[in-house]
Amino acid sequence: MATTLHDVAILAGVSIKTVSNVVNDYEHIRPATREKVLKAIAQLGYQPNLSARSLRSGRTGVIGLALPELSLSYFAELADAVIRAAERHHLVVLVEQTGGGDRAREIEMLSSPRLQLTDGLIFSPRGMDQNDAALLTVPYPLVLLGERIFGGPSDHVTMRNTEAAKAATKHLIDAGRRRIAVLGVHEGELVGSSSLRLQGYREALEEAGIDFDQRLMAPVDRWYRADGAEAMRSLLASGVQFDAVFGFNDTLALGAMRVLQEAGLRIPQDVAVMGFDGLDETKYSLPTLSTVDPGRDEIAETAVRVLADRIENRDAPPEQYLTNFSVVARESTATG
Amino acid sequence: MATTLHDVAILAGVSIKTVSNVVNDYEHIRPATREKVLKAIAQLGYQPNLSARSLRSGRTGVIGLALPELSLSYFAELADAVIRAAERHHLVVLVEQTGGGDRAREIEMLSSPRLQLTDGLIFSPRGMDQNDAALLTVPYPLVLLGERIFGGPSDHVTMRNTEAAKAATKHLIDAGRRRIAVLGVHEGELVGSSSLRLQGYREALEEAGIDFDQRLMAPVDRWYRADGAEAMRSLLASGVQFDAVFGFNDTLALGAMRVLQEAGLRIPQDVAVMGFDGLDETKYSLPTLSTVDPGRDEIAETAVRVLADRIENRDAPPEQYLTNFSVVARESTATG
DNA sequence: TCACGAACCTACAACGTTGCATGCATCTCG
DNA sequence: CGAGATGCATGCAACGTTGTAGGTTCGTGA
Repeated sequence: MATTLHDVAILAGVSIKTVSNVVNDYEHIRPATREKVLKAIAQLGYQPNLSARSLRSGRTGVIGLALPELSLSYFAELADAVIRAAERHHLVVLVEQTGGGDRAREIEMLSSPRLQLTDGLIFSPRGMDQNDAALLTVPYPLVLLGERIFGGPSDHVTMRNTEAAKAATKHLIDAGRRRIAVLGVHEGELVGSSSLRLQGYREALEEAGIDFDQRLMAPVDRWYRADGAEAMRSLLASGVQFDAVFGFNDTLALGAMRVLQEAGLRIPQDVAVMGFDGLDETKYSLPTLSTVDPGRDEIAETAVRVLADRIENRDAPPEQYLTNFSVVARESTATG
Repeated sequence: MATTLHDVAILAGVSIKTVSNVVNDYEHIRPATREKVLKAIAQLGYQPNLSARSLRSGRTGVIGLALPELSLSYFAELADAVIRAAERHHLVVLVEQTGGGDRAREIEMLSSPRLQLTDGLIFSPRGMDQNDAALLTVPYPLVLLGERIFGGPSDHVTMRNTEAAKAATKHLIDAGRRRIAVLGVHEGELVGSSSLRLQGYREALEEAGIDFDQRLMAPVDRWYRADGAEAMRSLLASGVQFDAVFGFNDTLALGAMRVLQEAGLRIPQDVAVMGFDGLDETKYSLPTLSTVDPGRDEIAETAVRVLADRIENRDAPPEQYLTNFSVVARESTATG
């Protein structure tokens, strides 16, 4: 049914291989021949069969993107950026969802036969952790995203969590705040976004000569909006005084804002609020939310570029890439 | 490098075809043989080469999903649902973004060679319109989503726009509102979400014996949050009286809510607000936003099922599928 | 004029899989 | 007990492409 090189070859009166050469921009082809072939291609509406090409060449031109769930804005925006970046590298993206932190499913996904269609994978884990680093030894190019696993066997693209959290905290301190509550602390965690960001927070306090107060820490397992709301409620109930809140992600901060407003507190006059992630949504909340932009486009572009390089050259040693962040000041931390 | 049927066959001491039969669950295989083969497969970690399989069988097990942009929550949530549904049908999803309503890009996408990797496409246009219906005649299975094109040559899954908008309007009327402003009107549009929803609005008014007032219509081209905000500003500036706002999507409604609150109006006491789309986010706004849930999971499941059927049987005539909606009442339209 | 290399084109053999036809052994039933 | 059916396994060919090697033509310099 679909036309093949063979059909084009017959129509153009050349060999199959010559048509293939034209399609692949081989240089030594007489202009007359090329034109003849191109005309036949146009006439028949020929499109190369990518399955056959893959079988022959071992490349599919497809990369996988495995992330928890697209319904979380952070991952949706990440996927958007990755797909755009992939397009610039002439790659298409097959998106897999691993669910909200299901470790077993993530591990299963890493050896899924579905990946056969793929030249490599960009993987953003949410359930696996540092102890699972060895499981990232897979027989295909892999680029790891996020802060759950460091020092694994694959390339890794991540943001400067500690520095960024430090800058965010400093932004609050510069706005005159001294009692800064923190949402999203994972108690006992040694590696991961939470502990890295907490470290940044502490460094900023220390530099400013502010004492760390354990009572300002709001532990939460998950980082959804409901968790931010709940953490804020218990913080308010505890009676501890604070003049600012630093949410370890935007979603936590937005959930907290809602509770603060319901409680009649004014943002930023009574409590300044700072998020983390640079979600699009933070531009539209009331008040608009100050946040840290982790450089999502840069993360996506880097991840795709590194993966594409890795597909070309599997032997190079794995590297870690850090992206640039920026503090975005908005209404929720405005002064005066 | 990767193991093939051939390797497994040698290890198991059977023919290649027998291994293939085991892999494909062919029924007439002696248990002993099957076991021998399975053991060899496990030992070698054999995974079928999907490119070769596709080449031979003409199926890739991949479906395409083309939508404007994942960074819009509506599409992110749709993609999430489609990927989940596809998984149930043993299909994986290749996501393509066509950008925010770029007609030329959408048309180009429909004949992109990238689709060669795909058994069919689920397509949600945003730039193409009714006049482009003929362009949907493509040589592969296609399922159309949305309300921009009706009566095209392909299967079509869409929601009951008019009925849903009518129900939403009735919900506001039942809450005692009579001056219901509308955000998102596309002037002069004959087919599309906007005109269908407007029609539902008018039907509800008529049934309730309320006169239609052109001054309550806020025309906007795009349906982003900023447009909702802008529309609301001009509505307020116009001085026209209203006690409710119906946003033709949630994003418009959320943008409008922000402006209303900045203007010191209370929701729902002064103005009730109703959205449309059932975005996750509407659960978390302040106040929570009443909306119409278009049955996203049902849309996704139907689209995937119809596409899968269409892949099996290309000759059946195209059909239109309508999903069930529900009105979700929340704080923004609460009474009393 | 001839030798030689470059430019251009082609034939052939894979890549790994599955559909089809076929072969052999075993079973079923009149 | 023979004929046909059934269960199980196999070999071959083909899906459409590209890498390799080789063939032909042409231009150039000796």
